[in-house]
Amino acid sequence: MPELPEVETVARLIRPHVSGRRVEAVEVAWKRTLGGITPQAFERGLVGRRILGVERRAKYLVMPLDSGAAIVCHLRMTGRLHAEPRGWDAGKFWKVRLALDSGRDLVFIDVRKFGRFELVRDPAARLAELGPEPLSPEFTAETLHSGLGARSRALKPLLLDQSFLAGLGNIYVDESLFRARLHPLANSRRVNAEQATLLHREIRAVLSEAIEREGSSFDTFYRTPEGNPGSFQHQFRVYGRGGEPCRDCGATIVRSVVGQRGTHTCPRCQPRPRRPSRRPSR
DNA sequence: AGCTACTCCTGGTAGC
DNA sequence: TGCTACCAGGAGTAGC
Repeated sequence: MPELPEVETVARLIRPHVSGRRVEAVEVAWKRTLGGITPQAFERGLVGRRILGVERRAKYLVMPLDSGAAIVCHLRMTGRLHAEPRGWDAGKFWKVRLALDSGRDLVFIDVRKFGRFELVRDPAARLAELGPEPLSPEFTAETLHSGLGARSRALKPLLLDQSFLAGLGNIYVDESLFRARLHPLANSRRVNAEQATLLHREIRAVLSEAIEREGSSFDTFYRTPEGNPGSFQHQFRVYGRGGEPCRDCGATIVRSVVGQRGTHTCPRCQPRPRRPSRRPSR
């Protein structure tokens, strides 16, 4: 599922085809992708407008328009964006298509229909609830430590909370926690400064390495806009490796469920901080 | 405040 | 082969 590195890859690859282009026509195949406005209003706000650029904020793609509004797109689970020559066969799952004045179409494809391709009048307001960008200078070991200490939550759900830190999803949280040797259920308030510094470093390292490898592809879904899979899945240390040996210590990677999410940990590298009280010891 | 459950979706897969 | 049941999960929301 696209997280920050995958969205960054999409932004980089479609930018040359989309930046500066004018929208000539709009087609909508699934209204709910628009997030509430009618296809008529969507079309009125887009046709004739110029797309000024392609940016990424957290897991959102933001395409500001010369009107002051912006396209705000979230790929969610299975969304894909392509900028292809007109007439390109987008298959049967395309949801929104913008004809650009370059002769290319910007096409949003989404099998599971969770994704959004919205026209937003005030993009800053729309994205105001998002927390810091993990790769920005504003995100420091100190701000992470103080943020963790200000809450009392299990680490994994907190790191998935986009208002706390914006851009991580299930895969990169599991990988970051493993590399920082922290358990997903550890209480955020108990993370000390040294652990926070390590977690901060590993979050940034995992994301940077994944961007270098154009994201992670392990099923039929995520592909770059050029149609290629990413390659960071080969670097996974725990995600999707339940039952396999830990590459660091050889212990068997455990798959569990935390906050309704599949969760992967090494029981030796990431020991639980306390015994689970609901499970009586034999 | 923080948790759990539920919703939205459907291709892929396991089991029979 | 063809059927059914279940799974994956980001984000929003409701309820406790």
